[in-house]
Amino acid sequence: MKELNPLLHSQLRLAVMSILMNVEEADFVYLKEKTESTAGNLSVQLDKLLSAGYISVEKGMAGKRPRTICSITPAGRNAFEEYVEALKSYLNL
Amino acid sequence: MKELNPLLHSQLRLAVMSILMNVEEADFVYLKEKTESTAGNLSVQLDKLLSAGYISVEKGMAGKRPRTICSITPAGRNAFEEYVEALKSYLNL
DNA sequence: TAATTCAGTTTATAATATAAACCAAATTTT
DNA sequence: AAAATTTGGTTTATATTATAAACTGAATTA
Repeated sequence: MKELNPLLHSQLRLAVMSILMNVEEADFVYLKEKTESTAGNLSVQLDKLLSAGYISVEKGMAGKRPRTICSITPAGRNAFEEYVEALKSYLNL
Repeated sequence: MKELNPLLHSQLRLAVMSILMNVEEADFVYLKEKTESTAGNLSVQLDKLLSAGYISVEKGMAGKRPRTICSITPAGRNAFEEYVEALKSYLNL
């Protein structure tokens, strides 16, 4: 049986990647709302995806407030697609 | 976003359930080989699936050696199918 | 100016997965 | 016929992971 990339096999990280697969970019607040996660958890998981090179993170300012914008990288896209293929073999799809 | 049943969202438990979805029954040794897991890990995860009521486990003898036979329960089948539906919403399938 | 909110990060804790160590019975080796 | 090895597991300890709680610094409101 194929291995399931443990970095992607996590509900929150998978949710983030799933969102980022479908949009150009998404900011911290949006991801937090969509995934219904706490800020702390999201922050940690984004760091892991960043360290893996699966997403890129731009920390800037929107007016006077901080704004963190995330987007998926080609490596992330690739990993996600491989993960989906591997999962299919478990799900009978 | 839908919740992913944490009992099924684990590589080894999912692998076991995936196998049991497709066969009448499977014994410990077979599951261990197919999933390439250690006996200890498999034993622990089978216990969890048993406690959840997702599988049934019959401990008997095959000739002179112990033999543990597992099969999926209706509740397990149900949970697996719901898990697959939930996952689909993450994977764009 | 003191309390509140916003957008996060850091750190501590709880939960989980995994392997190492163990056990009893059967089998093989010397 | 002991002694060592294998088989089919279980129990327990450890490493990893996920999660929330506590914190920070700047902006906003009361």
